Amino acid sequence: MSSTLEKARQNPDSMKAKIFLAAKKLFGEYGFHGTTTRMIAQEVGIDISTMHYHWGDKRDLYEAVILDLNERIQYKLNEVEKNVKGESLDIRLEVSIEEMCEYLFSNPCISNLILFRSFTKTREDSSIDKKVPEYISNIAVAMGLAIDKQNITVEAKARVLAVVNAILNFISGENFFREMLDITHEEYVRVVKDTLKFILIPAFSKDKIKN
Amino acid sequence: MSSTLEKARQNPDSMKAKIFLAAKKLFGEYGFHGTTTRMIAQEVGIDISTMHYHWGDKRDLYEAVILDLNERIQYKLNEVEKNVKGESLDIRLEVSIEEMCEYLFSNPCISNLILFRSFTKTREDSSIDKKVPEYISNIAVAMGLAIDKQNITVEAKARVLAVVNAILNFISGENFFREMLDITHEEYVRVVKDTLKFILIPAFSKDKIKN
DNA sequence: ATTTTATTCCATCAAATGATGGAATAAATA
DNA sequence: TATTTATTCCATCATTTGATGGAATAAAAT
Repeated sequence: MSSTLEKARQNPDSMKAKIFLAAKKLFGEYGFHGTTTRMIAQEVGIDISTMHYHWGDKRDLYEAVILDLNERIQYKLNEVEKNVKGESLDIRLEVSIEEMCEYLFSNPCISNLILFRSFTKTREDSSIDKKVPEYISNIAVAMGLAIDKQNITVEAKARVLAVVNAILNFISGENFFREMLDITHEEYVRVVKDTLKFILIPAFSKDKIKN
Repeated sequence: MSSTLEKARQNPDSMKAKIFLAAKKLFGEYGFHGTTTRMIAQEVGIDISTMHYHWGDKRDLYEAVILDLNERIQYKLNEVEKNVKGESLDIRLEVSIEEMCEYLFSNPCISNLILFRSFTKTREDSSIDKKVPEYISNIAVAMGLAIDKQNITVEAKARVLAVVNAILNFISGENFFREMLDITHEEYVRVVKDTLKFILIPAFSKDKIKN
C-alpha cells in the first residue's frame, strides 16, 4: 500500500481527500480533458486555488488518481484470489465475477478510469499512461493459465484481458446500456453477472460441458 | 444510406469530406473534449474558419460523425449477416468475428467512437447521445437469440452487448494492449481473433463441446 | 470580360480554462 | 494572549478554445 492510498484513507474528511475523491469521480465520468478544475472545485464546494494548494496542477491530481486506482484494483484482486484459492476454475470464475462486480459496481469510477486509460489519448503525453498494469499477470497465474508471473504467453495475457474487459465494460457502460435494456440498476447488476458467467465460464471450463 | 454517408462517399477529395474524415479520426482518438477545432483544421491543413464554413460548429460536426458511424456499422453488419446466412452458429460466429475484426482494424475510429459514446459523459448533453443503436437487436436475431426484432429479451440483448464489446475493446485498446503484449500489429490481429473465438464460441456453441 | 458565387484565410472576439499572488481567515503553537 | 503556521478565497492573469466578420482569392456563370 503506497502513500497515495494511505493518505486518502488516513482521513477521508480532510480537504485533500475530498478533492481527491471529487477528482476521481469526475475524471472517471468525463475524462481528463472533459473535466475542468472548476468542476472539481465546485463538486467539493471550494475555490480552485484551494485545489491547487493541496494538489498542485491538474495533471498532478490526475496522476495521483491513476496511481491510486492501480493500487486499489491490485489490492482487491489479491483479496478475491484469497477467497477462491483451492476451488475449481469454474467456481473460482463464478465467485470472482460475483465479487468483482459487487466491488466495481459500488466503485464505478475505477472501471471508468481504467477504460479511459486504455482507449483514449491525452493531448499532452504523460509518463503515467505508459505504466503497464501488473494485475493482468497475476490473474493469469490465478486462473492457471501460466505457472509463474515471469513466464506468461501472449495468448494467456490476451485471454485475461478479454475477461477483465468484459467485466469493466458492463460497469462503465451502465448508463448507456441500461437505457437500451430499460431496466433498474438492481436488475442490471443481476443481468450483467449472469451474462458474464454465461460468456466467460464455458470458455475456461475444464469439463467442456456447459449448463 | 442517408445523406451524411452519401456525401462523404460522393467525393472523398472535397474539402467537406476531408474535414469530416479528420474529425472522425481525432474524435475517435481524443474524444469530444480532447479534440480541438484547431487540431482538426491543422490535420487537414486549413484554417478553422474554413471548417466552420463547411460544417457549422464543433458539435454539428461531432453529431455528423456519430450518425455516419451508426450507418456504417449497420451496413457492415448486414453485409456480414448475408455472408454467413444458413451456416451453423459456430461457423457464423467464427466468420463474423473474422470479418468484423478485419473491418474494424482497418477502421479503428469506428470502435473508438462507439466506446466513447458508451462510456463517457459530455459536458453539454447532446440529444444524439440518447439515440439507441438498433444493430444490437439485429445481431440478436441473426444469432438466433430471438425470433423477431421487436421481441428480444433483456438477457439476449445483454449477451449481444458482451459479444460486441469484446470485439470493440480489443480494437480500440490496441495501442495500450499491444504494448503490454509486446507484439507487432499483425501478431496482435491474429491473437485477438483467436482469443475472441476462444472466449465467445463455447458460450453459444450448441454441441456444448469446446475444441 | 464582367459579374456573380463559392471558397479560403487573416484578424479578432468572447468565453472557458489552468494557474497564481496575496489578502483574509482559521488553527495551532508558544 | 501574542505569534506563528496552515488554510481558504478573491481578484486577476495568460493561454486555449470556439466562433465570426470581412477581406482576399478562386471558380463559375453570364
